[in-house]
Amino acid sequence: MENAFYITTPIYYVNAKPHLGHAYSTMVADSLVRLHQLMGETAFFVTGSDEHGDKIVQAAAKNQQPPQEFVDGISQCFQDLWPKLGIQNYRFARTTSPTHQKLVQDLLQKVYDAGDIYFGEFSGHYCYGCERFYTDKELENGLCPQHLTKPELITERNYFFKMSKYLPWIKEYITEHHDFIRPERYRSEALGMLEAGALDDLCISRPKSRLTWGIELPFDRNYVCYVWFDALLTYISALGGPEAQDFQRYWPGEHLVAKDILKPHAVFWPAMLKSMGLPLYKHLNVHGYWLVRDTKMSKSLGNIVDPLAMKEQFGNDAFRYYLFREMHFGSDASFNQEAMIKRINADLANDLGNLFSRVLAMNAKYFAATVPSPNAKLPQDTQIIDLGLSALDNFVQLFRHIKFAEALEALWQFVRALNKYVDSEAPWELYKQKELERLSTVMYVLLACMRKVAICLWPVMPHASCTLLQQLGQTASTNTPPVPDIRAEISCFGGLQAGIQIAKQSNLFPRIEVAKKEPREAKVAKDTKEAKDTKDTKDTKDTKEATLPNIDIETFKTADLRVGTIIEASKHPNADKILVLQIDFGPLGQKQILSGLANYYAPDALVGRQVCAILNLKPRKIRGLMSNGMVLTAESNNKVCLLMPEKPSSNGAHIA
RNA sequence: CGCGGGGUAGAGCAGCUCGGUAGCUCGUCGGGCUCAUAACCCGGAGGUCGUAGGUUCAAAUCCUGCCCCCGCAACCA
Repeated sequence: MENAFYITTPIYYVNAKPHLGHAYSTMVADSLVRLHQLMGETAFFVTGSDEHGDKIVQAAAKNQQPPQEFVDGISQCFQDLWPKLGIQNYRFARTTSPTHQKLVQDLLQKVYDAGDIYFGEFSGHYCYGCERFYTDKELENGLCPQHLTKPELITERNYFFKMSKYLPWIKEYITEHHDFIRPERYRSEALGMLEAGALDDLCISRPKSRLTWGIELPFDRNYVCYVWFDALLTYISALGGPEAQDFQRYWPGEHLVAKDILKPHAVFWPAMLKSMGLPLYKHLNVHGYWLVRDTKMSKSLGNIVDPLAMKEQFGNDAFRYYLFREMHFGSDASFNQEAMIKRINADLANDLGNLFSRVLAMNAKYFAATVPSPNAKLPQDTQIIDLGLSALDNFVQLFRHIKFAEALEALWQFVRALNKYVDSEAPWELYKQKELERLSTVMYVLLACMRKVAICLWPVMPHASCTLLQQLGQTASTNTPPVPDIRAEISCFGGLQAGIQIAKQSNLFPRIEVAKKEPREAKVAKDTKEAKDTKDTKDTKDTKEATLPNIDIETFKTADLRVGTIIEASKHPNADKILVLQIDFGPLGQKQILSGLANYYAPDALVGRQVCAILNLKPRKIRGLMSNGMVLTAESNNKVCLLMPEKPSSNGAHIA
């Protein structure tokens, strides 16, 4: 069937709970599916969970659960999340499902029979603590970076996929097909990987002595499948396998990934497909990261953005809109609430929401909330209509070519033009002058244009789209496209039936008022629970700093805070951001403290300075060197500065 | 060291493929309107396009060198 659209998100690795990045990928897949439905195609996407491997076993052990129970739990978190984010039209695939496991074995056997898998030897530095191999580059002074022990050089026999055989072909394919990997930057990066010649055959197995949590190789029961032939094949097993009807219908499809898994999708997967004799996917669509405070989101930094919290605070549609509008697909983008509020107010409240509000209110007053019949059009009417039709066309073209921010910008040019049209035609003036014939035309043009805008919004903001369409007297639902084919809407004006009853008012996107300064009492009334709630998602604004619960003086006194003088400062040999400080604490002697100051201070500039430090922190090793305390700093505007006594003090002086 | 991305108005970004008027949103200043959600509409101010060269009639755009930032990458104790 020709009009079928299929896309996949990554099969998320379930060693942790879902965050903004997962949500973004999945929302993008959802919206692309919706767009294609809007173009009259049958469309759906696959998402799921990748549940095998070392890390899962480790995470499960840490949680004191058997692997299956552990992955059931996390996988459920993902499955539960999507409906809450307005996501639908998908199939959820699990790598632990029996059908998937069966298919993996069938296809592995096929590749094995074709002679593309061989049994080979592999030797490397193995750390028993980590239960993994390290490359020379990863080792620090020949030691495991985690355990600081010397890894053992062991030799292991494993199964390898003859990927190198396909590399020249892949390179040629990518070179010749310019939008196979898109945007362009990732195509160059993929070509760079292939250029480097660093790629070899792919190790696809693990001996059961080392890992049992995986799919058994069909040709050797002593081994399980490792990662690639397991996870990537989900894209096919979710369709029921190469023989299935869905596969005939939907494959080849599209893939959607974040930049971290470019290599497996750009190189490994095409090689595997080629070897299995299956057609290549159509496009690999690669997006960037959402950064928080200009750095990557990570658990250790505690800056994970929880999508559900955003939904609850701002509404799912507004949240989605912000994500689509803010990120230029492919580049990294910064997530911050202040920008989100600005964006929501400017675009959704002031431009779109207010347009609906003012037009519906006028129409209620002038025509008792029924759609008037248009009369002869003036040049300015034709102009706005033409502008609208080309905006719609641009929107659809840009959106399907994954330029979401640009697509929305194109649509908003139309929204702003409609506001301008209201001003220049001044319906209130026509009403006063009793020019009802002209007034009818103006109001009809506005309402009909607004309907088209609302239709376009369906892929991005399904609920808002429905509500707006219902206000315009249309039937609409979040899971069925509002029109059979949007291209019919682009080709001609109209589509709104005169005489029907529509809403008297609209207030879909109220402005978010940002309290400049909270009244003191209200702030005090906020208990620590709320501080905790907002902690994960708050931005860097000082005004929204979370407060910590009170502690008593005795607790404070348990910290051994002292003044000391820096005797020596040098860069950490193995860490760019860290300085190694030797600090004199007088009667307490000299101590080595490591601090992440390298970006802010030159080592030489620090020698002789007095600093404040806490000494009774548990000593910790950082990249191989011991740190016996922590230097106190103040952080503002992403800059760090040292705290020092206002007057020179004796080394070892107490701080209280 | 390497590979990749980036440096354009106070902030955030587009434009670069294919050289020819420096563009968008927010902010800011002034004006208009009164239908609307203190919103909307119009106008102004504000930019050596990181830097030094080169090619060209013409460079943000192409070429070369350099500086700075970020990611790949288990480092802000």
